[in-house]
Amino acid sequence: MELSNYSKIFKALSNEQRLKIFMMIYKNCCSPEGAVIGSEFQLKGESCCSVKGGLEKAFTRICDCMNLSRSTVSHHFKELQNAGLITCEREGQTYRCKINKEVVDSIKDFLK
Amino acid sequence: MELSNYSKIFKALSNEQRLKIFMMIYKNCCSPEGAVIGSEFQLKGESCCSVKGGLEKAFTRICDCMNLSRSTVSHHFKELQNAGLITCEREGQTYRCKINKEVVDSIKDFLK
DNA sequence: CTTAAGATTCTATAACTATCGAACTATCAT
DNA sequence: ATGATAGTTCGATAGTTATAGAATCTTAAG
Repeated sequence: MELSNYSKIFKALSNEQRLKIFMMIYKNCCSPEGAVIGSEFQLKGESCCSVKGGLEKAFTRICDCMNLSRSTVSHHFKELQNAGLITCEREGQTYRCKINKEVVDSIKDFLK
Repeated sequence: MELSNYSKIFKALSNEQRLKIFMMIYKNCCSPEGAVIGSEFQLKGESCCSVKGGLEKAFTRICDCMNLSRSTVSHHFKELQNAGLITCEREGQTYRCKINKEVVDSIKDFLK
């Protein structure tokens, strides 16, 4: 991977709101098991983290528990996708997304 | 460490020029041993990487082999320092800098 | 003391980014 | 069809960032 790809990845994670979104997905905070995330990543209201249903409807839930407009959240999702960190797909009204583990691993490799 | 600290670190690495600078230090490209860095990080002219002398005069050498003004390079160094990624000190006319390994490790931990 | 070299600070500018609201598209339920 | 829900795209705006050059400060050498 080229240096510019890494800077792109880091750029995607450089905005705090976007990093928060990424961590919600990464730490699987919305997983069916209701995996707990570190308190520093806990969201206000916990409306997202306490709801069951995996990473489905991720978009809506993240809108609900962050103080951002839909268009802004949409933009952040796109940035994360452009950097290759996540992939998202819509199935009807459900928005599913998941981490691209290879890319995350490449960051760790990069810093080895 | 707080989420905002991580976004700060990622921001520091989000600029390609700055990331290049960081990698030069990180990969120890200017070490007395002349450690080789991956070709994708090789600099034009190689005037930096081929010179002996460790991380001394890092500033000047980086100015020489990157196409950036001194003030810009100074700015980038400051950003890397602010994020806690490196520490720099001047000893006379020599500018020494080194990686803050704990911070780098904390990124890896963060992505564990 | 003077000069040169190394690095910082200040100012300006052009480019980029985060954010919102409005308009739009797509899907689902009734 | 109608209305409600989910997400995207567009345009505007306020704020941030990368960069250069000029002025300044610091240290070393003559």
